[in-house]
Amino acid sequence: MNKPARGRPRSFDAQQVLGIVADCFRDGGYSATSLDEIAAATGLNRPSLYAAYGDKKAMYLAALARQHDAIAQSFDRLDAEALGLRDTIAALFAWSIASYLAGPHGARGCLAVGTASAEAVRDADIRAALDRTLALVDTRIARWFVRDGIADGAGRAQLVGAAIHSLGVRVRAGQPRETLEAIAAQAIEAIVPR
Amino acid sequence: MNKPARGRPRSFDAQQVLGIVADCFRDGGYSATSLDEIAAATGLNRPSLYAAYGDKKAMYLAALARQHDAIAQSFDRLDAEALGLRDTIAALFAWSIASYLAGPHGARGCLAVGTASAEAVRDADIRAALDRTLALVDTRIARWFVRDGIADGAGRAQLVGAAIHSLGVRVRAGQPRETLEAIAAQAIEAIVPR
DNA sequence: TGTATTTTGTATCGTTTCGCAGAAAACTGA
DNA sequence: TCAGTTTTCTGCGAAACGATACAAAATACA
Repeated sequence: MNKPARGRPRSFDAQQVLGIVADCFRDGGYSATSLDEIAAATGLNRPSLYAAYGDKKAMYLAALARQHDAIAQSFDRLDAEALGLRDTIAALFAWSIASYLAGPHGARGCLAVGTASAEAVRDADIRAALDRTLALVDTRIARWFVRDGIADGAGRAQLVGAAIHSLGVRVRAGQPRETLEAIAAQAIEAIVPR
Repeated sequence: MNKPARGRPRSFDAQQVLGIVADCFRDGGYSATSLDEIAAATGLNRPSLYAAYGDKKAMYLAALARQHDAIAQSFDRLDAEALGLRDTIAALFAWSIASYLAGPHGARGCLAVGTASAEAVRDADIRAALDRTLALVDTRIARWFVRDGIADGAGRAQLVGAAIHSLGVRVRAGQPRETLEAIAAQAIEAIVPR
């Protein structure tokens, strides 16, 4: 599987460290997060970071890609649980809120919605990565509505996605868990047919 | 009204220039927008900007406050039109989409949702300003539902607000006008009782 | 044991950034 | 015309930032 590696072995796991990098960017956003900060948080030196991921933007894009994959895996898990439509979407909201409130430094929301939005206008690569993740969420939710034969599943899925985007923004504005949970419950009531 | 002013008069209108400043921040976000950029866009020198608004963060907070006031005025206008509930909310969406797509450099979305989110976690002042604007939108929309005696007006208003937040994010991800309009129409259908 | 290869740590380079000092300019009032 | 006041402009400085060069360290292979 993995070749024994030729020279001096890495002292860290690149995937695990990428999680720390993502948390740094999630805290401060792309521009306001310095490599010194990332180096301090990961315990690595900058040359090690550069060797592992490339420059700062490549690190950020890698963090976005990592989040994208994590979201896809969460959808896979939800699919595997094979709950009813309402329960599935309730579980999606519960997972979203839990992950938005989790992390080493408290409530931080969503890396893509919360930080990529700010850079997306000027940077085409970040914009594409953001849109790709938004589309992933829309289409995976839409499958559930379509599977149940509900009219305009794609449109309803976009509304569920919209509620999730809003949760990501509201968390960063400091709104409390109860507010988020109430919005999720309201969204299910309004969007998902009984 | 205005005293004749004592010394050398300002060569610019502070409110008008603040609009240009806001557009700069809306493009690049807070951290990634330099004062040199703002100086170039406004045609002013940095010392003039500092004298008029204070430091960079004060400029940004002033831009957020300006947007806050503009939003409040738009709600006032919508109130004055005294349309029915559905038409009022449709007009709110139409105004939101129009302003998100407008501007000197094309589609840029919402200053607060699109750029303040990124800084809100680290900066308590920006976080407070963001939450204040989110709350303004929620409460002004809620009034309409309550006025019509609709059950759980505050909750429904938060869903309308959520749809607007999502439009602000999607614009910055590059999604086209048709998508935004379709989401707005779907939101009205799902959230506003007939 | 020795050579090739890769990572690590130190130290630094050049650029960009924010913010300000100080002199010149423009205006009011006497 | 002249003194007082505020703005504008040129230039600067200190700090932070991204990125890299180079030597030491650690491993595989022969």
